[in-house]
Amino acid sequence: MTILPLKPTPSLVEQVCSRLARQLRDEGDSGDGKLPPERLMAERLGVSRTVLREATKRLELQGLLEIRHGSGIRAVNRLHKPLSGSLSILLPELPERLRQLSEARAAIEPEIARQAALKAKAADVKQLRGIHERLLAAEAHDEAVEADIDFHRTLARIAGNEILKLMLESLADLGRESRRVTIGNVGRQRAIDHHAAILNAVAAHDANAAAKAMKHHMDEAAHDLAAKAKTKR
Amino acid sequence: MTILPLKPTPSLVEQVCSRLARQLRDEGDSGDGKLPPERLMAERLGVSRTVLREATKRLELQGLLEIRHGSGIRAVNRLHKPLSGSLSILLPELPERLRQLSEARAAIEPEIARQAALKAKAADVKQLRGIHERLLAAEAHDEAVEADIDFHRTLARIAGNEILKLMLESLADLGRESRRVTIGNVGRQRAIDHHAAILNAVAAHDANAAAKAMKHHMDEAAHDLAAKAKTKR
DNA sequence: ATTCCGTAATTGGTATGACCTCCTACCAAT
DNA sequence: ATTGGTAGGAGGTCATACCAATTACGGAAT
Repeated sequence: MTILPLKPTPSLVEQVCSRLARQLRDEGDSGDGKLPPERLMAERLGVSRTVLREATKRLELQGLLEIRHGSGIRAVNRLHKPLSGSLSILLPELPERLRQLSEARAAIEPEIARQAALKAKAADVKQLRGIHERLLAAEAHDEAVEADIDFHRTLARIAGNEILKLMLESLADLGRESRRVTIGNVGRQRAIDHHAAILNAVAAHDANAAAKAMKHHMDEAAHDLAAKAKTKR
Repeated sequence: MTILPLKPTPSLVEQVCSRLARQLRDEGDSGDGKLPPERLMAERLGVSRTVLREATKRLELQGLLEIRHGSGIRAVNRLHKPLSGSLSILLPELPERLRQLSEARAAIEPEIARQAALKAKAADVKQLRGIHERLLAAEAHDEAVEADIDFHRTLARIAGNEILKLMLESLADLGRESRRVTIGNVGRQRAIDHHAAILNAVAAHDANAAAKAMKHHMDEAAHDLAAKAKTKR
């Protein structure tokens, strides 16, 4: 006879995790997203505070919760860069990591641009234009960087693929440093030109042109990065 | 006078996390990877067992550790799909998720193939051939699926980009279902042809051809998937 | 001597309760 | 109205005890 599989009892922490996660997803954005204090939640769930804490810690790592000392626990709608933690462990430090980073971005950004071109509504194009204006008008370095990040993030939203968007967010978190280089005094004008080309392609719903323009943007950024690394040496 | 910002102290859990992570990374695969029991580790680090536990739990989630009740804690080399947890929460269920999934794979797989073609050594090509043979010889459905997954995973290793590899692993975890479709009785011969084309391009170090072949592979898989979804309806 | 089984030791899992640190809001003094 | 202090709430850490799963060891049966 074949023996019964006999459910492998999930640990309490896992049970609490999945239950909270499900509840969070179902609840959605209704309410302020504030959760009861740990002690109360633990009591309601019928587990110790220890378990409840390990569960919330885990959900925080996955980007579902935001735990702030002194304040409390809040649900946060958008997932947070689940890759960045693993990556900072995986790759020792800067030189090689930046190279792989730009390679990864070069893979997904063109696809995002392509999908965005296919799906962009008039309002989306308008929003992109607004962000582009901000880049043109930016005086401080940081403003330009933020506008650049916003541009890419918005494209990801328009593309309507949560997975690609999540990946991009994860990479952007690690990539601010490299972008500081790209948008530097040297490359800023080029970045503006590239963005304009992408913008036009998206506005025209020309998917191939958008992907190509974005690819070009990525390649030049990678080139600048390599050059920078060389002069540094 | 301007007041100094005074660095924000990272929490104890974070400190323990990064310290353990660094030590694990430095140690590498030397030794059996077995760690001291929780109580001992906590004492050595000078923290409570609670903190030590929250830290190990976190590292386990990131795939650096394996915690087994009664046995102990062991280091495990390969990181685990940090995306899958977030995604299963993020996207309710199958139909739309599979579409986004194949879109994401279509973005990164060609880039992996491209890099693999550039960097493949003779031994790498040989290994790929071996895996391809397994796909040809596979009789059971599961064997074919596993060989397919292995093919892509090996390409990722050859490409030498940890970030892309990590992303692929994350997606593959969620994609077994869709691949069961792709490698089904219908698409199996095509999958073999595609793999052969990719293999040849990699062996010839023809990056563009490899990327193109992989793109084609992805597009057809997506097409099959869409067709399957339609008949299901 | 080998195999099998039960018991004990090891080790992670959970539960409490206490104390510390940080954040917020409220209130009083200026 | 602004400033500064103060009390309560809430997460962070700790120490201890007990529960549960796994492994290791030793004795009994073969």
